[in-house]
Amino acid sequence: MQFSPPTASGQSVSTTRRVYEDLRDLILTGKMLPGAKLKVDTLKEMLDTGASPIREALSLLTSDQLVERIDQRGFRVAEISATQFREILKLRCALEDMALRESIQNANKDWEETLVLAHHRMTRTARSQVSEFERQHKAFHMALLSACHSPILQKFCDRLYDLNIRYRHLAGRSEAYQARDVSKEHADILGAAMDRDAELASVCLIQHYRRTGQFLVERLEEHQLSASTA
Amino acid sequence: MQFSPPTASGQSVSTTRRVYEDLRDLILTGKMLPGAKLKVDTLKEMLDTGASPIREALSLLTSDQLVERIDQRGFRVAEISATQFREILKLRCALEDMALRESIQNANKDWEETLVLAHHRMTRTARSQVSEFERQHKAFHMALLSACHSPILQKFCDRLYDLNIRYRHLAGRSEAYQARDVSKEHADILGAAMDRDAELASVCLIQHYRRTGQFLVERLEEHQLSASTA
DNA sequence: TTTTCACAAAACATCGATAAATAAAGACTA
DNA sequence: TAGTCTTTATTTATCGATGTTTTGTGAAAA
Repeated sequence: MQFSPPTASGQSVSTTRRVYEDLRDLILTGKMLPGAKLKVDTLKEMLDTGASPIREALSLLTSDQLVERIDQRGFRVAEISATQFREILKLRCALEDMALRESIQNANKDWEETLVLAHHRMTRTARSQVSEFERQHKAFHMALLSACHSPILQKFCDRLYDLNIRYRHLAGRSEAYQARDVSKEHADILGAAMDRDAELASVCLIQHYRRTGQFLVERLEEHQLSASTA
Repeated sequence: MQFSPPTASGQSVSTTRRVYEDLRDLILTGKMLPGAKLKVDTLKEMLDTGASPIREALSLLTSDQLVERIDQRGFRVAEISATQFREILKLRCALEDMALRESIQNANKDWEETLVLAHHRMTRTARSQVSEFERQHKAFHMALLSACHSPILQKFCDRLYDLNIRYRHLAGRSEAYQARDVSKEHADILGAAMDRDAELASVCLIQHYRRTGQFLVERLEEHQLSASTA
């Protein structure tokens, strides 16, 4: 396997960072199932590196709630549950609502431009280019919150976004999801934000999340997605 | 220096955990100043261990926002600012309000008992026993939120609590702080929570935080507390 | 057949050493 | 004297190896 090519900027990145990003990607996209054992030796081989960067990366992922560590018993991919998914959804609605309103309150030209650009890039990326689209999608959602002047809150939202996307990947693509006019939902959020209509923007955003959440809860409750039960 | 004696339960804890806790304590109590360089070699000697546990612990602290890491340039104690303090205060009020209301909504006998016990222990610990009192104080505040059925939210509150306590330590003990009847404030919060009066409990709690915050902002704005400027 | 124990294999946590990178010190030039 | 280049010294990041703990396996006893 070959991961993370050297960054375009040419700067050599630390192995730890590379490993962290690769592992996070594997977990978020569901390539590593919940509950799966993360053996240091296996990962060493897979990512072609020593034990130290692996363990450091796993420690970071632990704080992201993507990996669970049990003293003297190693690391495993964090478990999932319908209960946790509902918790994430609820928190996302509460925190992003807060951040979005503040963002709109502090709105300025720079923010508008960043936002329009992020939206444009997302719409220009084909849905078939899954990982690239996901990147742009996240960038758009984070751009919405970027003017809220609260780095910690943004960080919390970023975390929750990642936790959520993991569930989305694990649940698999649903036809119902495709049927929805997600593009219009995004456009509506953008429109409301540009109009500085905090109320409307918040409603649109939360609707957007709730709709997606709807399907996922249903799918999660029927399927049992875990490496420990497999 | 001697830290973290073997736990009472006799179980040997991993070095990483011990180091993590010791370092966190040093940072939270202000014994390590913001901006201070965290050299692995120095810490190795100080904590009497190898590089791996140190680096893993520092990685964990990075995710807690207590340590900053710069690729290829090591770790340093996270900087502080009056701006960040205000952000923390604001977030704490918002998130704990949310958690407390949910906690009260789910209130049951178990929770009541935990809460009364935590409060009792806190009042029975002399203010002179600083570190023990701090432990009980945190336990009481976390107990208030413990019935909210949202582990992630609780974790966020826990983080913010720690970030906040760091500012409290760095600002030093203020006479004005002592003058306030903090015990009464705690008792009021407890009372309202026991009465299942979410509205009142929330008001009391937020008042409690805002009052403490008031002094700290003032002190922070006059003093410049950082190792990099010293 | 099930349980318990002892042993073997695997995996974890940690150490000591080394290569790569950064920062500091000194020498040279303008 | 200030600025830049080169050399030296720290410091970081990473590897490979080792002692310990946990887990898995199979034989003996119930």
